[in-house]
Amino acid sequence: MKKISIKDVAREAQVATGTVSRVINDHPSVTEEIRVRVRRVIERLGYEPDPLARSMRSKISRLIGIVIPDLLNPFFAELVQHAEQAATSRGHNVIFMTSFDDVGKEADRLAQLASRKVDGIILVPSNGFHALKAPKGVPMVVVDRLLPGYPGISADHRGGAKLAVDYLLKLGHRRIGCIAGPSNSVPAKDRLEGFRDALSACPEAAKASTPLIVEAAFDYHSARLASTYLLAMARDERPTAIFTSSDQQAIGCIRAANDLGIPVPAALSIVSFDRVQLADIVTPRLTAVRQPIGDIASAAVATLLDGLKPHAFEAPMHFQCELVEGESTAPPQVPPPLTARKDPG
Amino acid sequence: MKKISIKDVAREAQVATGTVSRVINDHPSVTEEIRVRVRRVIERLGYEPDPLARSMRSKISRLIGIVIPDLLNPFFAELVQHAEQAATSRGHNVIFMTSFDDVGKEADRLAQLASRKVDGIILVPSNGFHALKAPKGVPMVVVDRLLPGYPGISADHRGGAKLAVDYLLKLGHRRIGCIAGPSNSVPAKDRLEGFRDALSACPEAAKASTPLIVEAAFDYHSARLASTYLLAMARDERPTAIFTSSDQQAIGCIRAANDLGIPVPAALSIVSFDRVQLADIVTPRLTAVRQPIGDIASAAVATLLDGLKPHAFEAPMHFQCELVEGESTAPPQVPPPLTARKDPG
DNA sequence: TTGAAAGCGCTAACAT
DNA sequence: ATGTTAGCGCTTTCAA
Repeated sequence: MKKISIKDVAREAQVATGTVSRVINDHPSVTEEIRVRVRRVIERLGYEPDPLARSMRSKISRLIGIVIPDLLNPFFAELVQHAEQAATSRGHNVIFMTSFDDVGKEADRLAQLASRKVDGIILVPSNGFHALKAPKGVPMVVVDRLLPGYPGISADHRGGAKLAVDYLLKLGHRRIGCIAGPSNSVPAKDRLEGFRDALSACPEAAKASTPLIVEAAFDYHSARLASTYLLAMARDERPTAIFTSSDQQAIGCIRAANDLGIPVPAALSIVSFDRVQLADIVTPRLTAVRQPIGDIASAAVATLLDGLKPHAFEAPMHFQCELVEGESTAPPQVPPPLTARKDPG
Repeated sequence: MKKISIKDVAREAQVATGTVSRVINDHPSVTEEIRVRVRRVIERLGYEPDPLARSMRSKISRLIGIVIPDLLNPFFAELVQHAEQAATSRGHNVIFMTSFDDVGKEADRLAQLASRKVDGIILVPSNGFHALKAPKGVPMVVVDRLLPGYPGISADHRGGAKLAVDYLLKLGHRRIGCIAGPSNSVPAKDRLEGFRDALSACPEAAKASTPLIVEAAFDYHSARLASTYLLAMARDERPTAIFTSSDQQAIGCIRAANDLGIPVPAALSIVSFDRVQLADIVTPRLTAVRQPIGDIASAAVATLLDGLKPHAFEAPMHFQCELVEGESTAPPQVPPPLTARKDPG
């Protein structure tokens, strides 16, 4: 049994192939009568248009590409999942690619997508400041790690971080540490800005906290190390709370505290950024700032498929974050008496 | 500037388009001289063959599809990542789709992939026993949750589970609980078999442990509930160790133990299945049986692209698992004196 | 409104 | 070994 084509339909329905094509594409200029007749034949024959042939002619592939650094990062996994949903609901499929945070691989992937004539590309760029050469002729939207010169969509990292630190201040914390993300990462820098924004409203906290900022990669191990450094300080110097730039960092931070015998949240509060699923299953559950990943993904897909013009992107699109309370935060402990007391480490 | 096509190359190189095509496809019957000349022109013009036109003629799309139930499950995320790597290294791209464990969506996705003429499909089927209607004409390999009648690739769930329980037995545990996966899941059933296999070598343990098998979904919350049930038993009845069917379950189990004041691993050892990245960042780090996800993904891609014939699959392909020691296991506590002792709960 | 026909860019069969 | 040419299945002018 051979694959049935538009010709078979045309023959059976006694019309020209062009007419069948018009019916398929809901072209307005087709009589109701003919439309029905053709539809019936399509139904009867079980005809399905060939996407390949279609896009070859029409230059529309109903395919979008998504390139991320690493799917093992749960934040990106959620992003991809949501993007796929959004694309599917609009009749598109998703080509998924990983750049492993490598500029060369990234460029290669983008070129591949361009040659496949995808209708749009969602890119989470690899870290570092590189001259991104976007394939021309394909709409592209940059997500999360914004890049100057390209339409960008991300959470309001700065505002979100401020939210987190405001919360700690409200609880009464004044010595607040910060595990900042890598300095070559745009979101990391934005979150650090937010951290500073919050402190600027409280000179006392600002003074005490500014020396407590350390840089680490976004992962568990770097953060664990960095936290150990912060927490090894004398009790009256070390932070009573820490803001981390990712959930995974927070988990590393908790581990460091555990290992030093510092109870969380009793003696150390932690607020993190992202609030992926992970945050809800660790002990203690993380108090964290949630990025609206679903909204970001939908907006990215919509931008691509609705063909918004670049001029609409003089400023990147930012989505607000939201603080989700978990079990990793509490008011600061009252200072212990200076007499004997179990001292960790 | 117009897109350059094979014709432009042919003209510039003073050859026929057919010859250019042969050069592109490394067809043997081309003189070295002409090959070089054509290559040079291709280089100079920056010509790139159009994948669409190519696959339209050749019926080869250099695209493979992967359909999984849920990307938020880190096991599937790792699988997708590895599959993408394997496919890319062989010159293919990956269309990614989610079925959300819904049979209808799954069928729909498979049909879409078929109509896109992908060169192969990797499917992790949704749970439950449904008559899977695979699109014909497209090679498909079923991964992880094997399905009768289709070429299948998975870890040796049964052997892996046995590994886990053998380890617990060797540590001296005799009352070993089991958080089994959902009974409509093939891997869950296999792992439960492996659990029983291990016990069958030790009648004492078998007798004590058989009543300690409970069923739960693969996720954190279900397992937390199920574990609470197991751990609420009297101290001399409750398990001294638990085997869980996933890492997420293990984390739920640890949480349940924590909440009941049962220290892990001092009073309760836990071994889990999967050993995704997650297992290494929770406290305590999980002792777990690692599935060789990379091998599974590579094998799946290879099977598809090397066009192995179905008869090679009378039996599914199984990969062995490996036990990775973490911090969640220890020998059983010596039984406490029957006199007063802090009793949790 | 509909039909006829020219391609989209490439590969493969056939011819030389 | 290379050239020629007929499509792949569809969309889209251009006519009617």
